[in-house]
Amino acid sequence: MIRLSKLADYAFVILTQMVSRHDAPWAAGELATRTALPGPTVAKILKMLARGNVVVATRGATGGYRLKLAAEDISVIAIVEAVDGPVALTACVVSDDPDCAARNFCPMHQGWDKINRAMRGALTDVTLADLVADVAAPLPRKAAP
Amino acid sequence: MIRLSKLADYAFVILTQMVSRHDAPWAAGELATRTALPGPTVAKILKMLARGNVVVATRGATGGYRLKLAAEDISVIAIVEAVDGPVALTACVVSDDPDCAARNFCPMHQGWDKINRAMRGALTDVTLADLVADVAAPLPRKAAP
DNA sequence: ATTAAATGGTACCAATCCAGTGCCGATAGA
DNA sequence: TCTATCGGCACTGGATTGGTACCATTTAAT
Repeated sequence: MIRLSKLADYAFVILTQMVSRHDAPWAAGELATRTALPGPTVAKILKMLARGNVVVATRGATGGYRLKLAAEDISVIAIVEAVDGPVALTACVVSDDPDCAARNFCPMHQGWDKINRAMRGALTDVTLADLVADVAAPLPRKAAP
Repeated sequence: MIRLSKLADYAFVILTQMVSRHDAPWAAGELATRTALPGPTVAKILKMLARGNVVVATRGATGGYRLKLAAEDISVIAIVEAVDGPVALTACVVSDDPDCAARNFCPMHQGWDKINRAMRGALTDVTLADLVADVAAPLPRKAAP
């Protein structure tokens, strides 16, 4: 299974919570309580999201974190890249890794580029708002029990 | 970085080698020598590919592995799924995981489904032949030094 | 000015996951 | 019958990552 890291998973839980209030910043501890996630871990993720320009931080007392943009303007790829780093299925495509030339059969870049582009495109098209909307509206998967 | 496992990476190296001969099966040891990969690891990967119906095995002396289909009929997703399991960015989308219902904010399936579909589509569109072609033709990335 | 509450950064520990190996049984040709 | 090959486990070592702790910095309130 190709999956997101746990931290990225948590990031979506945290951000989904943050969407529910805009007027005041969220303290890390507050979000930890609301999401039932470990406090230090939440703090760590928020730091990553701040570095990735997904949220903005206000320091000092009464400070905290706020979404930098509206939920519909935050793409999933921005979130994933902030936490997990560049999105690509192969390492050598990202930058001009000098090691790459040494690896056997590595010049398969073209095909992988196509794959990576499609993947990035998919992550770019979906926004945080899309995910939150699904949470708000109960799923039509099955009739409610 | 979201990346393929090493084993999946190796699988492409091995399969690329296999494309170069069709008349006789490849013994696992032979492929290990040609690819300069550890023998037992190559054997392990070939077993996975056989279980995933990417290659067919012939047992007994003079046996070995053959591609099940022509290179242009083997999609990248078949290879990746044989080695790494189902392709999806989130665990709970794959099957009806009972744990899923318990996780906070998990019902974000719809948005993730869109992402997962796009990802699977990209992997389905590219074939082993596409990757091999890139190996055969030198890259036009830079003028040869 | 001082204190309290919050983020920023770094370093460190622990646990999980995965690559890699080895073994034994099954199969098929010589 | 013997040998070479695949099939399926189970086991181990190491790398990655999740999680924690600590201290510096910033800012509002007292």
